[in-house]
Amino acid sequence: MLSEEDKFKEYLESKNLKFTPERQAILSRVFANPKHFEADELLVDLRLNKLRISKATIYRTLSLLVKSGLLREVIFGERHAHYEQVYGNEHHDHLVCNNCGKIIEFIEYRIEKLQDEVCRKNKFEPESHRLQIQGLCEDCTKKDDNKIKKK
Amino acid sequence: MLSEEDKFKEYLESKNLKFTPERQAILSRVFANPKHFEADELLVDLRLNKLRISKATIYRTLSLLVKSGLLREVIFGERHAHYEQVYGNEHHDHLVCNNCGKIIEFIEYRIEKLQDEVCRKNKFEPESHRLQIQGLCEDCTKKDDNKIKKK
DNA sequence: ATAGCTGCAAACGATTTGCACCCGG
DNA sequence: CCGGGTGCAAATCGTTTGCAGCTAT
Repeated sequence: MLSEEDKFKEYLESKNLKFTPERQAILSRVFANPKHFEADELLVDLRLNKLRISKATIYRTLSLLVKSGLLREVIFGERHAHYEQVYGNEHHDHLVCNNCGKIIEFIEYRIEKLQDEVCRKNKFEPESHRLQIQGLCEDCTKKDDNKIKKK
Repeated sequence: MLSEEDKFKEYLESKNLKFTPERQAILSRVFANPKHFEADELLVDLRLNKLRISKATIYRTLSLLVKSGLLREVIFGERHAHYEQVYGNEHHDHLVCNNCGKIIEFIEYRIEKLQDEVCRKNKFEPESHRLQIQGLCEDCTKKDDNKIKKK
């Protein structure tokens, strides 16, 4: 399998776009540790690593990373996007704790299979899907009588 | 089963809130025809029915309708919310066409059951979930060679 | 009477864009 | 060399809020 960088270069070339130092820096920080993140967190992470890149460029590059298939947007229901790596990772879905915000990933092939079946029945050609279950994680179920704190 | 209006009144009373003409008007238009809509469309629909209600009030009321369990937010991945009725409707999920925007609803109990199983395995207490599959609907698959038009 | 409402306009917050200058291929 | 890239600041756009004057209960 190609490295993330090669995969990205491949995409950029195919679109006649350039592999700039800014894009290189963003790519490397995004793949430095595998975790969900949002645009602002990436900005902070870059700053911590002495990389001053403008917000505009961050947004423009994230969009390219999504188009190239290296990232995907996840966890909506807030008014800003979250991202996670896709390249080289198995597809998974999310349990999102409404109290502490914890995110548990899970893989369930039988659900995927049923989704395919639904698509077939509706003659629908799937490209991607997104399943998330909101609720309370184990820890938060225990302190259930606490008020739900809004982040 | 209570009417939507009674259900809403019940909720408002329980929270010491008032059933105003504006809230009544919004409620009735929202339940006038069962379809997905967004805040702006509701505003237009109200205007067409000679009901001048400010955007602020619309947003405030939609939020109450969601809290009262009469509506839910669906179809994210855009930067604005869509709503649909829940009260009296069976839970369902969505196929969203990336080309024409058409939305097909489906109900698949086996998926719901597997979700419960996933939650049990993770000791997670589910409150709600959201599943959507993006892709191309039957019609758009046929004219597949057309460029994807961005709305 | 008095919480709670409403409309208006200003504030917000994430994201996008216009622009003048810069640089990778 | 030149088409695409970058930072900056201003612009968008859906949504939220402060405020002053209303109104349901």
